[in-house]
Amino acid sequence: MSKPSIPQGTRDFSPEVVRKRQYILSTLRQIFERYGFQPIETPSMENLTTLTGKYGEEGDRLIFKVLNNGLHEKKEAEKEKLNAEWQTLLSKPYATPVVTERALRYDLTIPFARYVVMHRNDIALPFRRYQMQPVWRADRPQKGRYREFWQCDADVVGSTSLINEAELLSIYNDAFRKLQIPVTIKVNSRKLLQGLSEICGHPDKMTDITIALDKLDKIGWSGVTAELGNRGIDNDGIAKLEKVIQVSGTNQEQLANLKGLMQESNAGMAGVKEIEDTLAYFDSLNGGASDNIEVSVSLARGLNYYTGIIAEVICSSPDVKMGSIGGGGRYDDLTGLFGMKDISGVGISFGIDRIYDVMEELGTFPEQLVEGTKAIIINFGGDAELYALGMLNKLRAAGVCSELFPDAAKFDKQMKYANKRSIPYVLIPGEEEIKNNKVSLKNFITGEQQTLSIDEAITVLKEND
RNA sequence: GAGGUUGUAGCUCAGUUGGUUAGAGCAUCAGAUUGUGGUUCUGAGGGUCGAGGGUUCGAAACCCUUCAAUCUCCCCA
Repeated sequence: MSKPSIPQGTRDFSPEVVRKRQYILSTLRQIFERYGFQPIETPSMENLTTLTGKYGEEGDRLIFKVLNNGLHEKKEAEKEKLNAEWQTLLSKPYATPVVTERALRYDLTIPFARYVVMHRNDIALPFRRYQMQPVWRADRPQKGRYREFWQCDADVVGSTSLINEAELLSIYNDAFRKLQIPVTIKVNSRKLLQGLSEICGHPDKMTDITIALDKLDKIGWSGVTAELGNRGIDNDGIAKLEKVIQVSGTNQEQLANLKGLMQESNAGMAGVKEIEDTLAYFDSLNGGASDNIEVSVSLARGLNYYTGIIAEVICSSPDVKMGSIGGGGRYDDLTGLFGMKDISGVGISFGIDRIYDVMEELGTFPEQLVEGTKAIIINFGGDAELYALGMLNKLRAAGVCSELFPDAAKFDKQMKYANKRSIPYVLIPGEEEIKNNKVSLKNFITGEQQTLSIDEAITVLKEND
């Protein structure tokens, strides 16, 4: 018998962990609801054609394909065809519907766009939705990266107003304050990046430039210079980029400088204005500026459907080394991919697995989360068992989380069980107690024990909530 | 796709230049203790040393192959 195992990059969640994860989810849910967002859920699987071509070439390779079933029923004559399809599949892992026509969802944004298009007659635009479900990526797992992980997204479609951007940034701000994670929210605009590629003389190389710039924090300016050279940017262009990247200071100062540098680019100027307006809305919405928010020209974001404001959240505590724990942006025509034109959307995503890791590291989970069962009743078997069940009924009706040890096991064993489960109270209905219609209540933390009526015991249990 | 590290009991790991019957702690079970847990003491069970091959009188250790886990780069959350 081989040892049991689970697939690479997946995890089991034990009770304590699930409680903490649910704390994160319920915190986010509360905030989403407070901002007027509505929940939706979509299937784990989408049609492969819904997903392919949406995440770039690299992204397509990382989509988990679902094998068509019924393959074993194929006739001998069809095997050759199947083999040929497999060859195609291996070299170009999509658009081969004979072998695979479904795939696990890669993120929540594309399924959402698909949802909007399919339900366009039912929903009232602008539509604000949130969604918290697992997604799958066929990536090589490493620290903080899994093949199955959860995303929490909030998006608004059907409105181009930058108020939406400001609201979403405000959600980030509220959420991480509530979760007690110190963060920096970096903000940039794809239009500014477009402007950047224009003023350095390579308007067609925006993607190359942004990929290189995105690494600034990691490899420094000299590294970025080399990368830009490799990607075909000449020295003249690099010098111009350097000027822009060197822009620093407060958000206001950066924006003022960028305005000067972007004079020659309409896109660049639009980008600056976009950021400026978003921050102004944010300040009004929050009764003042937040020093969490930081304009960052080098912020790029990998997904290629973003067209306007982009944002990324990183934990600002120096003790925590972790990539981004959230990100998002404006995508002007995502639903256009599915034939519904001119619907603009903007959204943010929370990486709750990483948020969990960060909170664990910072120790910011509330203490009381570890509590579960409040009281356990010792089982003496026979008539005592029936007495205990009646008591259990009363406890639960009174709202006390309680359980009865199901077997009349040795007293010692039952006590050890209660101890291991960290159950704070033990109820002991023995012969003497039953005779007097009472029960002994033992506080497992202090070791104190008293004999009470059942109602009195319930009162004590309720008092110490 | 490229590179590194590690595979020994349920878990965490020792195991000397290759040498008798592969060990410890934790966990589990039983007992000390038939209605009082955590601490303690005693005892027990638990192993294809990841797998396959090679070198050797002799391999957990050395060599080759393979599988798995894990980390870094790429990319991403």
